[in-house]
Amino acid sequence: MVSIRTNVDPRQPGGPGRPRGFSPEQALAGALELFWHQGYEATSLDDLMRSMGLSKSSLYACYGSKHGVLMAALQQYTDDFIASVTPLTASEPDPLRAIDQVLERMADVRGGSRGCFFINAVVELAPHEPALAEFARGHLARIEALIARLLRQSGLARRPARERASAAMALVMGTVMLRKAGVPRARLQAMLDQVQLLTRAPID
Amino acid sequence: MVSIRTNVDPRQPGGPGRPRGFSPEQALAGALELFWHQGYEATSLDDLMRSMGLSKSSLYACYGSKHGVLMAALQQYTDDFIASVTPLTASEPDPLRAIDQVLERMADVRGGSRGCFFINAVVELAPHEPALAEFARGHLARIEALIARLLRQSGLARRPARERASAAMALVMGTVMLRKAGVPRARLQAMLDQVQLLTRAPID
DNA sequence: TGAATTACGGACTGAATGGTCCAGAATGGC
DNA sequence: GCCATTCTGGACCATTCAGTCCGTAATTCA
Repeated sequence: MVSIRTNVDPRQPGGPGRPRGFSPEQALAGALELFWHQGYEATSLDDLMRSMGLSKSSLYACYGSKHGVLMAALQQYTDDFIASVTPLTASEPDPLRAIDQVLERMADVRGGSRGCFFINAVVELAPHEPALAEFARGHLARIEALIARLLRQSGLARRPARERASAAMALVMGTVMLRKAGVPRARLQAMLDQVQLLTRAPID
Repeated sequence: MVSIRTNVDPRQPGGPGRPRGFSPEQALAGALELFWHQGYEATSLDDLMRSMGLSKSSLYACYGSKHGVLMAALQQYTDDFIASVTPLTASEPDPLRAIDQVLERMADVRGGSRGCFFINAVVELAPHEPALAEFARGHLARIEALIARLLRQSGLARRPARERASAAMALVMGTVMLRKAGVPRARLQAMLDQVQLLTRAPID
């Protein structure tokens, strides 16, 4: 699992010196909001400072750069997603229904036309940033593995399970992108319903 | 069909005045290349002038703005795609195999990690630009209709045909995005192979 | 050839960019 | 209370941004 280094915790809480006047996580939430809406390039440092409630020097001391803020926000976003989706796999006894819930959560991404922050970041930046691309592949692999495991629990062999899991994920991500073009909710739902052809088809 | 207005042809070829020293289409091809690689915001006017081989005043006289260049490039890109994919539906007698070819062409998008210019533009700009979003929906609808028609030709009823066509398109677009994260070719192909579950499944 | 029209290069603009730096304030340990 | 340490606001920086404008060159038509 690829992690991202920042100076979010550069000192001991009991150490000397003036303590931080802000919560790094909370500031990151503000940055996430902005990056999510506007994208990376379209977001200026002034916007960022305002939405994070930080002065420029605090921002740089904590995150190193505008890019560092983005990576930290991305880390927080993906961690939150995994954390929110993992318990679903335990609470739902039917593995196929558990998959439905996981995919539904992926597809939803808290409504609106801003789509999914992870996807946005990959599309805008991954081709030029190997580190971000590698991080993204790690996140994708975790989701794939989670779905594939559920598919195997439902009785599917190892072989088609992984491929079908990936395909289901790709389908959902496709619909997330279509939402950004304003495709109506009902049409998106109709596409998402077709995922069952992937998860429930016999091996033929 | 939504179209995009520019001054690409502001005069008659036989009219008075000095004729253009460049081909608007060829210049647009240079712009497309750059936007495709870097995205809209990350591309500066200087980059653009260089890759289009145009001076700033010629660029503005012809396309109105940086944004005008993007829209014209997008129009050309989508037109090219439709033009390249339409004949496939006529030359291949088996409609299901025709769909395979259309989707393959969508998924390929001339290799590399830059993905699909249309998708890139939608993800980066559509949420903030209703005109672009509307144009995008029009393009998507054309592709959907094309695939759905082939599905009906293969004997599928109208009802599931459209939904399955949309879902297949979404799946392919999802894999295009995954390519930007550097997911290996073989994995992408394995996902794309699953499309057949959508196009060839019985109505159940 | 002269008039009308258009294309073009490049100087110019004001604003905004990401990032650095420093002086002073705040804090904890002793 | 004093010192070391750290935080923070804002001044400052060179660069770059998208876009405007004008003088000149090129071309066609009459």
